Amino acid sequence: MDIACNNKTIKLKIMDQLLQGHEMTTKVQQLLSQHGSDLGPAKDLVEKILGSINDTISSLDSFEPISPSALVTAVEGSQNASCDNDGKLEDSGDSHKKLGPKSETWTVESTLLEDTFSWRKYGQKQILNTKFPRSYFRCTHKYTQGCKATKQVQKLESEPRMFSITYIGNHTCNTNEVTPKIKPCIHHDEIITDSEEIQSPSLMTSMKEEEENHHHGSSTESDLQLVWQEMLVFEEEHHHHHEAVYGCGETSTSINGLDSADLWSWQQFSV
DNA sequence: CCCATTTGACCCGA
DNA sequence: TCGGGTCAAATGGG
Repeated sequence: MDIACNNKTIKLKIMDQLLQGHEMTTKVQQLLSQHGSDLGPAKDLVEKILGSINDTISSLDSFEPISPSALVTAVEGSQNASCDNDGKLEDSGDSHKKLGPKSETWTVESTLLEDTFSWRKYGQKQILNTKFPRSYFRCTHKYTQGCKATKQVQKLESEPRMFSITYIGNHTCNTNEVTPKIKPCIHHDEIITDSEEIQSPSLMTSMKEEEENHHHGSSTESDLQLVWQEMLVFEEEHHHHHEAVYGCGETSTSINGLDSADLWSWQQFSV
């Protein structure tokens, strides 16, 4: 409504676009790796592009005068970050020289649990000296398409409304053709009563319930604090420049559309 | 009935 | 041996 909200919206848009750029660049990187002829320089360039995007994400994150909704703490490679500075722009160039075929790893702290991929939970562990359990997700298409991407989600002790989401490996699946690239704005700062119809994605569901398990009757504030909003702006944005990019041919390998159905069930809101 | 989640067991590296 | 990560049978929901 006001400038603050507008800024937040703009930032989320930029962040979303950066993430899309990251995904697309990752796909290019994978394509290049498949045709390993004389594309060495191109691969190197792609890696630099990825590093640049990651740096930009970090910089954008540090530029947060208002309410933080998503911040990137560590980027790729060995999780070196989250130590000295939190994403200033000290080296905005080639700090990411050799990524190689190693699985990329980066961590995001966010109140948002969704991303553009469909995940399937395969485990949950109580980690030593931590309050909240860690959940393990793999790509839904791990076995159908051999996608190696996984992610780990853990609620932050310092800020229980936030989740530490660690992405490990890049997606090699073709879900992008099925799932539109829209990032919903899910905040835990807003309260929705139980009577409210929450079409929550599977991730949210699982994380939600584990929150409840850790309440132990301690009457803290109510959880289930999520709201889906202000994604109409994104919808329009993604309409024109995403159809061009992702609306192209898909390898019809058993993309049954069910996997993405839960993740994108909120889409009806934005149309 | 199919698919995702749950959850204890199992595996493996430090 | 311990702890983090993964497996897989049981369970539940659509």
